[in-house]
Amino acid sequence: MRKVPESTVSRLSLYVRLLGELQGEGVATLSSEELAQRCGTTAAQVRKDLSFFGTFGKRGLGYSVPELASALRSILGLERRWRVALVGAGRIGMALLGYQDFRRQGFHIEAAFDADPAKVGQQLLGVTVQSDAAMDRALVESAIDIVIIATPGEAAQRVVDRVVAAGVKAILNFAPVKLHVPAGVALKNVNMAVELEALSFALVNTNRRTRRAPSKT
Amino acid sequence: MRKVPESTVSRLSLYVRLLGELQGEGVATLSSEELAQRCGTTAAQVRKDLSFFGTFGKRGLGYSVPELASALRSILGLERRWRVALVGAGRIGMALLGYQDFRRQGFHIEAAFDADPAKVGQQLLGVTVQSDAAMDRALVESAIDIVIIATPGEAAQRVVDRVVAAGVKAILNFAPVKLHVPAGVALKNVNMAVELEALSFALVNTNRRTRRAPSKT
DNA sequence: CTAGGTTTGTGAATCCATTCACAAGGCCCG
DNA sequence: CGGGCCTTGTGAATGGATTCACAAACCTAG
Repeated sequence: MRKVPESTVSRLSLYVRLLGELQGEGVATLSSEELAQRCGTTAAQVRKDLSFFGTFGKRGLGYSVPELASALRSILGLERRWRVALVGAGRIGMALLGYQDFRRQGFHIEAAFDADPAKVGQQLLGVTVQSDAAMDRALVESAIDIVIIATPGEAAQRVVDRVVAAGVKAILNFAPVKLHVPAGVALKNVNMAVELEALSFALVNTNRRTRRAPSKT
Repeated sequence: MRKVPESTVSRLSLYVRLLGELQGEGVATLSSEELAQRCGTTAAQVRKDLSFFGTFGKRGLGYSVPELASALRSILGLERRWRVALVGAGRIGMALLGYQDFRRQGFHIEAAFDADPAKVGQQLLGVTVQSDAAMDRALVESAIDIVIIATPGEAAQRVVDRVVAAGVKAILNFAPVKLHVPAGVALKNVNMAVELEALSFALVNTNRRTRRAPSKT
């Protein structure tokens, strides 16, 4: 298998989600063109993305919705149940803990940790926040696959080092810092501040171009 | 000014954040190499990024931390105060509303809306959740610059259309769907599900390569 | 069973971002 | 004041991802 671009993987997620909806609606078949339009890309891109993994369509006809959905779920590893742990039970952490959609996709948050003793013992949807000190052992014992970092920025790298030492191979980082992990550990970032600042940049730029009137007096 | 890649803008955000910290620590100067290492990129990349906007360093010496910080803040439009509204006051919405870091960066959430009457009237940090029906007028009257969409996926596109109609030019989307906006409106997505699924993909792939023992027994 | 109309799968071409490599510029020390 | 050392800024080269374009495959209808 050739090396798969990250952007392709992201798009596969979108495809899967759409296909799931269509499957619910009983749609039997769709073309790369339709799939592309509904996911905000091009037909050629869709076909190229899929071509990394095999051939799924019928020429002249398109793709079978249930078949493609199932194939993509398998490629992305979504048939499996993933054991997830959350580190940092602040506002974001607790919001994630309550976010039922993850569970529906097979990502089960099974443990949560926080360094603040006041947070320890809090409970949400069956998960009790444990002390930071308990983390290293618990990660191993619960065979955690994925750790979500939702700590303050200062604490994040230290947590990551411990998480990696515990053998975890995938980390999702919400802290607004760039983290370093050894090769073989997958790291993804969700950085809301970066996105907001990109919007800010876009606003000051398009204003310059479109010369909009100042918003008030 | 040449066209600036989006990836450059994202990195500028990281640079600004780091420079702010260094400025707090009283660091006077740093090289592209140092900046690069601390932000997980390369020196050449840093210099290329900056070169889109002008020349900020002194050869042989590096960059003045306060000067570069200030220049980048200006480029990103972070000196300005942005008026932000939140649509959808569920778990994620409320978490964002409570997230003080945004305000510190100049992004002030000044209004919140939700279609659920039970949510209307809830209050957090001085912002009261208003009814969905009040949104269209309030966006205009409060001169909102940026709208954060934190609704369920099904509702998101309809909300976006109304937001665009109200003249808002920048949208940050947390709903797990691909949204369509007309040209001239900036749209950024934060899609946690996509990132999690990318991790899932990485796990099933590296497992195949590294042939790790099954996690139990 | 053949012709016409579709749509896929994929090399080739294009476009865009990153990396390289080096001349130009600036500081420091003697 | 001049030589050595360091770091920037930037064209050129590289490397990846996207788009193009078309042959191959499949369906339907007659």
